[in-house]
Amino acid sequence: MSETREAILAAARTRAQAHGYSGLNFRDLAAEVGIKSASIHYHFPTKADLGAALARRYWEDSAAELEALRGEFPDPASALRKYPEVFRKALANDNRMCMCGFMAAEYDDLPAAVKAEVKAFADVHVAWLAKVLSSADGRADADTAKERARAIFAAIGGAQLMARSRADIALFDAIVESYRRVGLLPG
Amino acid sequence: MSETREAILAAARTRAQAHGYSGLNFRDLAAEVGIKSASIHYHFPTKADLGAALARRYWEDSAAELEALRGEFPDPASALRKYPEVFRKALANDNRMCMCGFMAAEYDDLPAAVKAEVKAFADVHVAWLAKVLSSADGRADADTAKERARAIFAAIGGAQLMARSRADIALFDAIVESYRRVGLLPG
DNA sequence: ACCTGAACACCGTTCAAGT
DNA sequence: ACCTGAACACCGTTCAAGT
Repeated sequence: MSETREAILAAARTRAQAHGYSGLNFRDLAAEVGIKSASIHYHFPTKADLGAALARRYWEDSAAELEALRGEFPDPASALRKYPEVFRKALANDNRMCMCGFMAAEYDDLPAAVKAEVKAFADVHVAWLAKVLSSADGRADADTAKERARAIFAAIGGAQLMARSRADIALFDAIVESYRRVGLLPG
Repeated sequence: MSETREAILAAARTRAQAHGYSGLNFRDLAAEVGIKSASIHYHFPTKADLGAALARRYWEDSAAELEALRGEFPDPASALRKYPEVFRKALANDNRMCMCGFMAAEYDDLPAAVKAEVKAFADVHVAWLAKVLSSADGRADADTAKERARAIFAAIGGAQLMARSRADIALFDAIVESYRRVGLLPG
């Protein structure tokens, strides 16, 4: 609710998408928000608290975005076709990446509360993909859809990671096209 | 050549596979090697020098490993079938990941010299995959093989990242199986 | 309720000094 | 040739103090 708290979360999000959890630092963050480093601790007692709130907000927003996508494209095949766009946006925004993808790499150094939210992000995406896949193919059972959903989620995340490492969004597009050609994603 | 230098590189490798480039710190590294933090600078003037040497050694070793795999499995389909094992090993080693995959996420904070070596790592893998894919399928032209190679590299990297975020090597195996089922990887 | 300055132990880095 | 202690500006964190 607090405006400052929201400003901190917003600034931290773009920073974490570029520098990860370990790359977040209170002094730069505070400077961007217009307060002092020590003041952040009033809103988030520790960096772990900030990280957990940040990751939770991230998957909540992502869940809402996916639901909106589903609403905009009721046809399952169309929704699936648009799915990679969600990851593409981060790259288009100054070669940023999915915050939770970054945090997946940082797993060893993540506080337990942050780990849990990162897991929730993946769960949200896999659940959404599985649901859409199921409605696209009535024959597929739930386990098959979930397995396929995890493969898609992992593959798109990998494409984003590779494209980021070359700051080449066209590479992301090319890899997604390859996924479509091979049948991992609907054409 | 220097024994200390080699010990630094070896210790830095396992650390970077778990904590990334930003997670490397001279004091812990020095303690593991048995010298003082300041002494590392004799062998690597800056952290950027260490990072570049580390990433270069990493792709050189990886290239040798892939060539050995090719030698052990002259049949292209068998070599491709064994490829995911290279990434699986890192997860089996205390849930570590590909150092260059981690560094791909850290792209924004990487010195230019390190970025170049991370790119070289991807190039080595894509070139190897493209070569093996071409010999597996004589009809495929070079561009098609390279495109497919990039898709495989990205997808396997993504599977590793997702499995790491849950410390679940069985998830990696399951995703790889999905890739096989869909035809991204040979069965 | 919200913010701050000052202090703490930690980082990479430098450098003069050791052997 | 190789290593070290001490110092520097930087981190997250704490806390007493402000409004």
